[in-house]
Amino acid sequence: MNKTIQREAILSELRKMNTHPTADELYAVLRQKVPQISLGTVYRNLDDMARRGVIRKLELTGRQKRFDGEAEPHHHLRCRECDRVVNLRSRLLLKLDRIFTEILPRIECDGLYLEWAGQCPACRKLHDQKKEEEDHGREKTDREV
Amino acid sequence: MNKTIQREAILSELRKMNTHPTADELYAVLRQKVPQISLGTVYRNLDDMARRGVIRKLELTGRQKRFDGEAEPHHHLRCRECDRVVNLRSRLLLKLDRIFTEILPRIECDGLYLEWAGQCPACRKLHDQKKEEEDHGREKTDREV
DNA sequence: TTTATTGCAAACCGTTTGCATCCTA
DNA sequence: TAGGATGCAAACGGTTTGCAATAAA
Repeated sequence: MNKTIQREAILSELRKMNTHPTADELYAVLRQKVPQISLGTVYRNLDDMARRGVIRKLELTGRQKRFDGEAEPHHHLRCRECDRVVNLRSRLLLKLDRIFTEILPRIECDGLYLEWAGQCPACRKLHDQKKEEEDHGREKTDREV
Repeated sequence: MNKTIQREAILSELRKMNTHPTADELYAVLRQKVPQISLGTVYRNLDDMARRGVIRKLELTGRQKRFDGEAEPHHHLRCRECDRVVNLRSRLLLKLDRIFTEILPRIECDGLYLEWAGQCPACRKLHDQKKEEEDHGREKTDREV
């Protein structure tokens, strides 16, 4: 595994993004830094790095695979509206992970793939705004978050 | 949604199978009963029925989608060796489902996709046999399950 | 007779691959 | 200078779609 400009750019750009990009989204960004890079190279390197555990390939719901520069396991939410994937962090989920660790051997499994479903913060905000506009007749109220 | 021979055959054949077939696996079986059926029809109907909640589309790991005649949620194990998907039932998993129900609203999610990973019973058996053959020099022992 | 559904084949789209060229060690 | 990595373009495989023909209500 030689050191190449392409390989380094792929990893560093992916690490800068927190959007869990698809291969072609990452490719679009990369072309601005390494114009001659090809999509094949992006795919080859992403696969390699995922196999080595340097990055993570998210292959759950949806037609396109998504890639995550953060290799340590953590939870993801897929937005039902815009299909974006965002990270989820919560004490509840840490607790859940402990339960998984306990259950896995007892049901003779060695791993699991899990994806949460719902609304991402951006879509939630949009939705809330829209609702507020619809309520324009009534008096405006502050909203708790 | 008219009643057609194709639609009925698709549902009834899927319900007979416990293998969570891919569209083309189901298509192969269907052609023996309804020779003129086309793959497009199979896809269209599977999608329809999944959207109506009559069956379930499993869209997690793996390139091909798999379909499940049983619509009620239950747990699946994907075999790391043969890629088969088998059902998992266990009191532990019922307990886990209760935890999910409790957690979901608290992390503002409305659903989840979960797939367990491991070895299916068939591959495990094969593996055990192979191991036993390798141990042919030693005395044979009964094995607990 | 109107509308839904089918079969067929082509299109689609994300991903993989073969190969000649180029680069890195 | 040998082996690995790249760019390009074609192939691949699963799925979707347009359309004319057919079947159901």
